[in-house]
Amino acid sequence: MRMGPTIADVARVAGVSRSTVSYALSGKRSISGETRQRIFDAIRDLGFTANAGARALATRRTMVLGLLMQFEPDEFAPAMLQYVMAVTETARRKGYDILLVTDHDGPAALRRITDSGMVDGVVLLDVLHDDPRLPVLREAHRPAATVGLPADTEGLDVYDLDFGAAARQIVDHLRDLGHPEIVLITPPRPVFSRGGAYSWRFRDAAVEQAARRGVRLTAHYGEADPSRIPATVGAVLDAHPQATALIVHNDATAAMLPAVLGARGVAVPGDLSVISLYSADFARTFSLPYTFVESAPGLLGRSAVEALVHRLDHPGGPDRPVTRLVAPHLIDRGSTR
Amino acid sequence: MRMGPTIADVARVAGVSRSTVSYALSGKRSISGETRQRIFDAIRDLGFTANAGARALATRRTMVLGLLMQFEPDEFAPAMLQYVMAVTETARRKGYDILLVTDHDGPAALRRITDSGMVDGVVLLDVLHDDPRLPVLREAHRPAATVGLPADTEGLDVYDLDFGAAARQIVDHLRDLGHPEIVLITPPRPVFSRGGAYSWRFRDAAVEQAARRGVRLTAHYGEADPSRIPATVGAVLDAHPQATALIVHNDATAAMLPAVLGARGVAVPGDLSVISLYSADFARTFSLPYTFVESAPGLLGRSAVEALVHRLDHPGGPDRPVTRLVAPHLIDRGSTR
DNA sequence: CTGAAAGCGCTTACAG
DNA sequence: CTGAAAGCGCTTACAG
Repeated sequence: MRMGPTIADVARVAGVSRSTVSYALSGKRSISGETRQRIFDAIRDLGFTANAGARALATRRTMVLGLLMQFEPDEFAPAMLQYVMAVTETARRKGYDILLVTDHDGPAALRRITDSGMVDGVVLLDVLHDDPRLPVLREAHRPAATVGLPADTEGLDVYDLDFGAAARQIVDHLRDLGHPEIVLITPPRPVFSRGGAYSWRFRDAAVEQAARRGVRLTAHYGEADPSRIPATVGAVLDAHPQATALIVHNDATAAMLPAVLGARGVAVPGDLSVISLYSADFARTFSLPYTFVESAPGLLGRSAVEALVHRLDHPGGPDRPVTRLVAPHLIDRGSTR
Repeated sequence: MRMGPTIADVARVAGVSRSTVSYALSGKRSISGETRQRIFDAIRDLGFTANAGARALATRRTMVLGLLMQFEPDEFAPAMLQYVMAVTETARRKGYDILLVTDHDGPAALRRITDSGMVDGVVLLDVLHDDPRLPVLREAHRPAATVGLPADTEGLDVYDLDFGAAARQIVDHLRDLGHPEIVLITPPRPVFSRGGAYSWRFRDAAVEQAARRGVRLTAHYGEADPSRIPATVGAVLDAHPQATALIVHNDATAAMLPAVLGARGVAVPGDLSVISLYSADFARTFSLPYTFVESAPGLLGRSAVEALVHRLDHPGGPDRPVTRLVAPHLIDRGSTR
């Protein structure tokens, strides 16, 4: 708790002024070789590190980004982690630290960390169609990037998977293989009702594309309660004995699917073609053998941070806020036929 | 990015001095009712929030805790999340924010956030027997709490499950049911070799207790690569045809066990008794039906933060650093017989 | 190439 | 009960 050396200590030891030390540190003006040497010797000898708070006060930059997320009981937490990893990793590479905010009251938390100047900008995860954090964000006048597509993208750098295109690609893939009837398991109903737009963007596009291509497709809500997943999947399959293909747009269901289908004695793709939507990392963690569209958490998290940092590093720059929907990429693992 | 109002603005509007506003905010001296009212009216009207950096500079307290963790490829990331949730949630409840640090170079990252005064204290997750972050921590002179038991606990508040007691309880449980031969799947070998002490604390205690109780017990390393888990579990069971009980001390293996055993046609507990070590949350997320010892990430994360905050709030207090090994608690789900 | 000084926005002894 | 002023540790125009 004892304070470390300050820039004044360095200045004294090096026999220069504080400003010279500061400039040596920032490189914002040239320092004679010999002076430079004395300064850095002193820094090393004293073990000096600039105080972040004092620097932030003087520069109005904290070099910290806020990462706002919530662990919703109906979201599959393990999948969230990949966004967190991508965001923190990219931020560090760009010289920023991450303030992790998981408060249940997202708007209040956002106001707190922006108004108090704790962060230079924020990344919002899991943005809802009509996200209550966005009005707060607009008042905060801080750069922000989101993962997830809100209704109003004004002033935000927005990154998300193109869920509509993903659904169409998946339906086309199954149609081209000749499947006449398909069952879709969507995210749990609460995800729809609270405004998780990815849920209906995928489902609605799948339904439309199926109609267009002359395929029968029925959508069913996935279970929020993991223990009910086996029964629900079973019920869905029982209800559609003619269905030869299953689309899973729900991480929790996907993670359990090998066990569930195994228990039912359903062979993939012999008895049933299966295709899903998740990340390669997710597939690896749970050894999921299914053909899937990459949900790209790494790319999305990284892009969001890079856009945010670019904006922070070029304040008042000419760049308009951007909304980028990442094109889906289907990885064929042979689970469809 | 436009700065918000400062304490000087509030003082002007309320017609008082800056110090009076500050004292009204902190409550550190009494303010007359009328003055108080004018101050809080001004605060509300202006939408004032104190600047965190300036406050930190003046008070030498940032109200931020560092959370140091790493996502090791051989750790099952979903299980880490529960510690993160417990830590952030508890910190917020105590008025602290969390700086999430996942740098691969843990010691350097720790030095950076402590020397620069970004955090008041740190929580270390997944502490190794001979953790390279600890020497840095000792030089940093900042309070710290860990989850995980290092060899040298000097100066640290340490929280961990009593893995030895857990192993003994599990072996006793199986022995009391009459199982003569038991197989144990441990964490992957790299966890042992890099010093994840929980791995051998559990294994060694299990081996000893089995010997003491006259049970045959063989330990096998779990797989770091999820895709190899089914084969490895299969090989282990094949190698011990007489074994009637399986202890799983590896999250990745536990998560896949229903699918793996299902595929082999092994009924639990009919053909095989299964008992594991994980959290109730983990069991819920993956619908694991096995009897288990609670690994208590919520309790451990919460306790670590509470100890740390207590120390920060009582600097120079009389409390000696504490090492607390949480007693295991077995939840019988009927998967042993 | 370098220094003295003001300023960032708070808190807190010191005085009254 | 309240205020003027010093100080926290930096950065950066301003001057030389």
